[in-house]
Amino acid sequence: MANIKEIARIAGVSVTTVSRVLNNHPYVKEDKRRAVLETVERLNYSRNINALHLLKGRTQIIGVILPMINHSYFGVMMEGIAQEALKSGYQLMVSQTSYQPEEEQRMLEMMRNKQIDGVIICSRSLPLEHLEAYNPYGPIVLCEEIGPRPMSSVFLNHYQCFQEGIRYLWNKGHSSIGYSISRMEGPSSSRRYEAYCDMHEELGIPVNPSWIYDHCLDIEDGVLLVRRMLEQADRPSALIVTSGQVAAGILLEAGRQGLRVPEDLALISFDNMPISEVLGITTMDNGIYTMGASAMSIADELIRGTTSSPMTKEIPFQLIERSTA
Amino acid sequence: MANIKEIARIAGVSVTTVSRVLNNHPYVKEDKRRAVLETVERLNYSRNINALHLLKGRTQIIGVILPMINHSYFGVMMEGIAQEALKSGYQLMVSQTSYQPEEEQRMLEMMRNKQIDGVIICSRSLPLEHLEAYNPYGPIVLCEEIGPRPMSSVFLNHYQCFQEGIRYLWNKGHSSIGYSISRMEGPSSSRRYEAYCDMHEELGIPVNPSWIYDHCLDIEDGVLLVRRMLEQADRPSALIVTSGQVAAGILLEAGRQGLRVPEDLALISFDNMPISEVLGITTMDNGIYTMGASAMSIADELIRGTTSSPMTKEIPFQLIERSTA
DNA sequence: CTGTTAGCGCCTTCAG
DNA sequence: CTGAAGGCGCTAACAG
Repeated sequence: MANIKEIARIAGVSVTTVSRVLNNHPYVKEDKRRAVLETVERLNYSRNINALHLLKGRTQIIGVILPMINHSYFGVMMEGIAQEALKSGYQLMVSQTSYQPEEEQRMLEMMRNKQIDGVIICSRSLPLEHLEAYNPYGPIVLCEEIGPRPMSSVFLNHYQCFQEGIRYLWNKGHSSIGYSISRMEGPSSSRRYEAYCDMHEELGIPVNPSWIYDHCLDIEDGVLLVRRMLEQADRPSALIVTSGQVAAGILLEAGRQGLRVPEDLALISFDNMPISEVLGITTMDNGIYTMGASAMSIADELIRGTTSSPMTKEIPFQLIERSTA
Repeated sequence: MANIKEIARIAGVSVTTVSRVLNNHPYVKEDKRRAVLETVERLNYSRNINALHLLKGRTQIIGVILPMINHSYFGVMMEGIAQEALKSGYQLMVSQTSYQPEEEQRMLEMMRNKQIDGVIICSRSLPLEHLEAYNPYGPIVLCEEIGPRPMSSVFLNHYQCFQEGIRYLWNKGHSSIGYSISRMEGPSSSRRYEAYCDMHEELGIPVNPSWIYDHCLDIEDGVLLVRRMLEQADRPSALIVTSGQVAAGILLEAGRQGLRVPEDLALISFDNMPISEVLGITTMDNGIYTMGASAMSIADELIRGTTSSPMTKEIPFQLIERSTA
């Protein structure tokens, strides 16, 4: 309610002095400082942050674009982002896009409007060229490999990661290998598909497209995957799946249908959730928490101007052997 | 970059005219309008929203306080909030608090600072009295029953809901009934505990505190619950659990341990997630999506001043019979 | 050490 | 139909 002018009037000083006290500047006589503080207290004054935003041209808010928040993959990534944001003093503005381009655009526009200082894109559907147009307005950090583009990115080498998964299964004696993904169109999915094909060529085994299961995100999708699979005449003996949740769903339904894991069906999951550890699921830890944290810290550096050119960071992955493969 | 003054200068009109065009006011000659629009286009102008925020004293942003985002219960609630926010033109600022009071407070302070117009509290650890102090700064909508307090709330009758669950199990022949919760201290947990005790008294069966399983949120917790339970000499024959995820975890581990559901262990879950449907889990649909949506719409009404006094809304629940109880 | 003053970018009376 | 001017609340030179 009250503003700085009123505080000044009542405390019998100038607005500058009030501002100085509020911002802990030195050179304010102790009695004036106390008078100000007391008035602030008495009037229950609180400063209007919007005035600051306008004045500074910055808001200390980062926008986060992700398709869905209610999914462990992005949930964990968010956790990493949030953790780092807290450390470096940013607020987060999250937009759950469901992959709707208009929603992604809306957040980008917020950056143009100076409502947010930068954007982290966990997953997108807008084309890269389109994003680039927003480059002048603030840093854009993508969580994917984007090649030689003038934007920052934090990424996992999906190709290598997937290759290693397949090789591991092959070494365990599997030659009928399938996998699940969350959506066919995503950039990481195509990278995986390449790895899948290349590895099969290298190992001299045929690729079977009907062993690629789309739309797998959560437990229920794992359950449904098993049901789908059991209807197939020709079935894979091993699967690489999208997440610990999906793996759990598979395990659950496999149990009900009398499929033994890993004897009848081997499983590698692609993240390292608590559930994977509890259930002993062999996992490719793809460091998504780190990915989120790195994205945020890059955004911070870019905003603070420590670095001006786009930054790139590859996140390491690691296979954790447990008992499902 | 460019501001309204520059547009005015270049287009050869006054700032007022520019503002009028930008806000679709009538009474602007067509040629001036066009000149402005063209300049806006050419300079790639975009207005600074912070100036508006300052001027209007409102931001069209709602703060959402929730302990964790990466959990289906709050995920679904968020979905409801987000859906409604989109409809009424609000942005959302989410704070993942992990139940840390300082984080909750931080968001409340943002309201005081005029950074957000209102707050929706999905779950909290700050005491109600404390929240009330922020009443003058904007509407606070809680997602719980708060009794006669000057704040708005959307809630489920946990007592009745739980009672009905127990009665259902009792009618199915169970007299050893346990349940899981997410955290012992929460207000809804105490309501459930009351219902649990009262029902047991009514039915003349003894209460067994060791059948109350704390910290159950996700699949892995369901798995661990079964392991914990199997170590107990005296075991419940039926469980009411926190979520579809927990139920799935129980089902999974029960299968591995040779426990049949519902013969050896009956199950009711407390929400209605996709997983519950896919797995045929008997569920108490507690309408959390609706809860989120209602909370947002109440916040909107309060902000727009349609209503000034706090509002209260009870969300209905409904038992969905499937095959686990 | 302290106060005056000029904006940050925009909208909105109030006079033409 | 259009423009000048004031002000939203705050900070940061710039003078004392």
